[in-house]
Amino acid sequence: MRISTRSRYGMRLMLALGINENKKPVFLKDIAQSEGISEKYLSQIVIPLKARGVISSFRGAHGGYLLGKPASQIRLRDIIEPLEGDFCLVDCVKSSDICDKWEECATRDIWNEMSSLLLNYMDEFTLEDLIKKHRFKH
Amino acid sequence: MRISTRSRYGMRLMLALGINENKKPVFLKDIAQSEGISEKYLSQIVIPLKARGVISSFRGAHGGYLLGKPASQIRLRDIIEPLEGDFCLVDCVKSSDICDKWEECATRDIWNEMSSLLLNYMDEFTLEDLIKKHRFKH
DNA sequence: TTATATACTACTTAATTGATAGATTAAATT
DNA sequence: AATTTAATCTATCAATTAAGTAGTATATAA
Repeated sequence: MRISTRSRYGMRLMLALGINENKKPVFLKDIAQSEGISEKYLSQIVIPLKARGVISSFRGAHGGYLLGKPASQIRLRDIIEPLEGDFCLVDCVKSSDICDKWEECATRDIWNEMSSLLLNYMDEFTLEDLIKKHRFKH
Repeated sequence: MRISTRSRYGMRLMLALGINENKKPVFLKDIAQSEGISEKYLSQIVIPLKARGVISSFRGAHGGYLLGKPASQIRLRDIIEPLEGDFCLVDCVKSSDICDKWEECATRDIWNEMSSLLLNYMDEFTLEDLIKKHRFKH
């Protein structure tokens, strides 16, 4: 069970935008190059993040990307969820129509609790925390 | 990011073996039928669980399967890990040769911590706990 | 109006998932 | 000893998903 590269690249992208001291928008080309990621692939990843509001963009010459809101208001969940699709370990956590043993199933509780562990973490941890972690390492 | 059906089926299989009051081995056929899972598919899932020691088997007529050890000594990790492969959200959590920014990468810490949350849960929670949960519901 | 960079759409390739099918082996029963 | 039973082994397959490419359209600054 692995996180998709979309989420991993997306996280690195958001960190790159977050540590951008400049108020000038950053070119995707530059992030792609410095992170060693395909620019075309990154340009697809950006879309759902923009839809979620954590990224804002500017088209045309001198365009680029900025954080859509302060890093302290961006939860990891806001980054991972749009890229990973709705985040739960099994489908029956979300809807009960899939399985006729939904009510009585003890194993569902397990997957449910494990999903919650991750969701809680992603809700509490913000991009600002990630940036601090990064600065501490550098 | 979903748990594979292998793990889900494996968990239900282990619970079925766990609530088997009889000391007689259980036929895979019967579990497959009552759980609505392909017997052939289940027979593949059983192999890595047996290798891990959480299942013991008996061939031939009146054969079948039993728990390999007391349910209290079977951690969820012993069920999920053999079926899911080594359990971590990104490869760079395990080995550092994949990425040349291993040391300095702050995002890796995120995936690392999320992986640990799940592993800790799976280490603490046992099949016995799952069985209790099941009995409570029935 | 030209250069630049984002936005959109379609396609491709490889890997993984979730099975199915059939032959083989071991043990108990007849 | 022959037969039945059920686990074990090996191979294959179809569908889906993941990961990435390619090309066009659009908006904006100079």
